[in-house]
Amino acid sequence: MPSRSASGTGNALTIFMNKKNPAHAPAVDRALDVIELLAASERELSLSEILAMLDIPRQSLIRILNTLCDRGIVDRAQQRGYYRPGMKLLHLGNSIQDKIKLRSVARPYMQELAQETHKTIELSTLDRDQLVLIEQIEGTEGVRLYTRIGSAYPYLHAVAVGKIYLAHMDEEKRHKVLEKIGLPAVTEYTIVDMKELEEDLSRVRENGYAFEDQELRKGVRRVVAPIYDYRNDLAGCIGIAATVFSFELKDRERFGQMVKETAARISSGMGKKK
Amino acid sequence: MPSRSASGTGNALTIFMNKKNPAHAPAVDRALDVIELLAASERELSLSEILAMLDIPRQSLIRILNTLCDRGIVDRAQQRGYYRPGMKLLHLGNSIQDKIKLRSVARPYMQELAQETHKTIELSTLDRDQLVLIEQIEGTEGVRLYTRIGSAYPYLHAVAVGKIYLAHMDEEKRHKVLEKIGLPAVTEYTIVDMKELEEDLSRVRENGYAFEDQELRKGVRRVVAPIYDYRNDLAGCIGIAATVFSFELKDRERFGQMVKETAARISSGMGKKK
DNA sequence: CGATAAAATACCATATAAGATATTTAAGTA
DNA sequence: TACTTAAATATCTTATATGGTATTTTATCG
Repeated sequence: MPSRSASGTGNALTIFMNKKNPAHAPAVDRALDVIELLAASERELSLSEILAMLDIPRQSLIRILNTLCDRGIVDRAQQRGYYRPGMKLLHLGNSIQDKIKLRSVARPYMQELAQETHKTIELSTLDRDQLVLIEQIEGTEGVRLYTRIGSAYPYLHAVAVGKIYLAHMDEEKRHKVLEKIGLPAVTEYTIVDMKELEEDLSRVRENGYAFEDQELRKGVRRVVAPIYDYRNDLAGCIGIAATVFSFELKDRERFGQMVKETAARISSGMGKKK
Repeated sequence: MPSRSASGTGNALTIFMNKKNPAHAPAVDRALDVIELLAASERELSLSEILAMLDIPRQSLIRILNTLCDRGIVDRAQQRGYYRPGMKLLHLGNSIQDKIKLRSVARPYMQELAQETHKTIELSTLDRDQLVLIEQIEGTEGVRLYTRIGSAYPYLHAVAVGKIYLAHMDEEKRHKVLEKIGLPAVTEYTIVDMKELEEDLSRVRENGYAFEDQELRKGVRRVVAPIYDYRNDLAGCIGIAATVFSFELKDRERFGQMVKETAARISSGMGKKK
């Protein structure tokens, strides 16, 4: 995944909804800025660093940090004046009911698939027009192919998971979504032609799985299959990802069948009726 | 775990630090109240329900909800006027660096232990005087012994993990901590006598693992061993938990050795030098 | 150990966000 | 289609949280 969204937290539309929404609570917006900043940062940040990056008046920032620290959202680090994300976030993050259900149902199957293939196994879903990685089991290759759990990604056309979702939308919705983001070339392999994409989507529907060949990141391939819930709604996707060295083109169909098979079993686990 | 803390989010001290801290940002406190309320609730909540539970003026609440929704922290549900935790929380929850490191290092070993024992395997740590469950692999018994990942628990004396931490503290700190919370009887088996507890802690130091016999919940036993990081600091604990039916007293030593063994390997993975 | 720099606390005037009131929109029901 | 209920938006005044400025605390370094 390209570094520009690697920080992950970024909603693609954040750029547009610039500040100062009259129907907002400004202090809360600021607090969220602080939290996201700390979450995105690899290391702990000092008061003055935060101050420099966010243009919040010193006194207000201190008040916000006090609040967040007392609530466990943010932690004061060893060194006085340094801050980092707090454990409470872990707890809150684990309260997203339905996604968590998918995760717990899927995990054992993912584990199995990982042991069979020795590849990276990914569980993803769509949330507010963004693809989100819910769970991941890293393969033996040691390459981290995706960003961290929870990161969102807006370019549906460049990812196998996105193709699954696009293939499931009715035409109207699909066009609306694609118009909003366009078909930017993430790599030189990304599909940037609408007709070509539609053809690919037909193939997805035919095969029952989606294939992604270095379209998101050079050197990385993926196959992904849809998971359905008890009402036969698309609940998420499970996929196999690997570098071109261990995932050759001839493996495509074989891996495709494997994810399909696994996805079907997870769907059963989610209560899908046959 | 008794239901009073099952909602989990509750810092044991929340009761005391009642509202209106002058050094706080009130709007942020309110927003956090909303988030925690939604996170603790099983189902989606309507505006008026939140209103009733939190005594925030209607207009202010709407502003806060608007902010949280636009930021992805909260989601508007299908039904207009209903709210639930948003996916952004998942992402933020996965940004707690060091804990996440422990988790990713430990996971494969936990998996192994789970396959060997068919019991529930738990990874926990101490954070701000509270025990926190970081990761869990549910055993075949299907009984959920602990609350969800991220929940915090203050009664160190009633849990094997807590005993590990108590055993590692110097006397002064230990007394301070225990005084603060006391030795309340969580079940009829909970150790409520100081001398008895100290004896148990000595045993923990001797054995290298802690044992918990229905002290937190009737019918449940645990063995837990400490994990150390590269500076030989206590980084967390791994444990086996099961009901008395599948975890008999005669299994204690055998399971104890197993967690010790696994904990040692995780410690190596965390960079502990021998 | 004294000097320096940064964080945390304290105080207070004022800009501003909060909250009461009223209006519009939406959903559910008869 | 009209009726009912609740949510969302809009408007405006005042209380209040904000953000200056100054002070105290804490840590670091020569």
